[in-house]
Amino acid sequence: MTEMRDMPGHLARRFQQIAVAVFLAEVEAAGFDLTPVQYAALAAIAANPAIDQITLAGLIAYDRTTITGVIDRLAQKGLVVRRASARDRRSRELLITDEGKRTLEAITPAVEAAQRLMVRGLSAAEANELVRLMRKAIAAANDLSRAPLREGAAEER
Amino acid sequence: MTEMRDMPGHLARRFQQIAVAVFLAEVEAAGFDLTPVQYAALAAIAANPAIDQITLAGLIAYDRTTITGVIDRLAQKGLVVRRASARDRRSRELLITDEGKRTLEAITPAVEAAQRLMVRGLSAAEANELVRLMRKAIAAANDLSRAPLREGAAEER
DNA sequence: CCTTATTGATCAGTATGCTGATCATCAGTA
DNA sequence: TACTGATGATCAGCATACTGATCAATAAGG
Repeated sequence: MTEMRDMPGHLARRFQQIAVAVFLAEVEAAGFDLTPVQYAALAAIAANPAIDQITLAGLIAYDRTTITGVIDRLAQKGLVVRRASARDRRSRELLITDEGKRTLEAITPAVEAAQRLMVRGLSAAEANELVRLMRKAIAAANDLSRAPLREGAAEER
Repeated sequence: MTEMRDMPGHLARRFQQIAVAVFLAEVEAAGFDLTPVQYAALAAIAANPAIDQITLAGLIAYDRTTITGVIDRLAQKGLVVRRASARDRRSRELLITDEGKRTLEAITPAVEAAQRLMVRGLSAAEANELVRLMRKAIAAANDLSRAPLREGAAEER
């Protein structure tokens, strides 16, 4: 493993680099301007109306300081709105707008195409195995990053 | 694959996030202050003395505009030096310093430990398979990113 | 030889990600 | 109730990555 080409860390960076490039290309070809990070946040807000930012960050494993800017840009594009919480005045509730819903629906085919394209060198069985192995490795190392995944109780497997 | 947890792109981001965190933690514990990107560049310069920045970028798949800042920081730490090329006055030759060599040697155990730690949830066979699948997927999609890998002729396999 | 295209390096601008700090607010306890 | 600690959000600062532009220098062509 002395060779760079065999180091998991190097390959992780490279695969992520390609994944982002493929995502952006497919989404732009479909006529949208949304990053992978913005898409994940938008989808999570759609699935969890009135979620607060910290809980959202846990759901998609973002750092809490990163989420602020992501939501800023989604709000500026008119896809989500921030609303003050009645229960806790520190907290902001996040809601998807009608335009956000339309965008999310319209963009989904491009997102799925990107997922296939980034593993186009693999057979379907190999792609499934790659997903399984990444999930397993990630699960065992979840707490090693500052932004671990925090699944909702209903989402356990 | 509608679920985020099964999307290769999401897993790629998450795995990379963990890989970086593990790398930084191991390297810091060993008493050094070097990012994964800086380490890869330093190792590539050590293996290819007097390499220019564009060729270096191709060897480790960095964007040409990213390499400038990375070399800036390596130079500021005294690990590499930039030297004007005699052949082509546009080009800068990169050389590792003695301190760079010492750092590279001393840091290697921590880097290798990090590689093992980021796949600690996998058996050795599974880790090898993950590396194989990532390499295969990356090879097939290499040209889809702005910073493709450009291997030297002697490094083909 | 001179024009044109290409190339190596850098820069401005934008978007993640992180460290560590701050501020307001809330919760638990003496 | 007053104090203490924890929490939600944001900010400043730094390091990747990328888009697109610029500039100097080289290469290729007629």
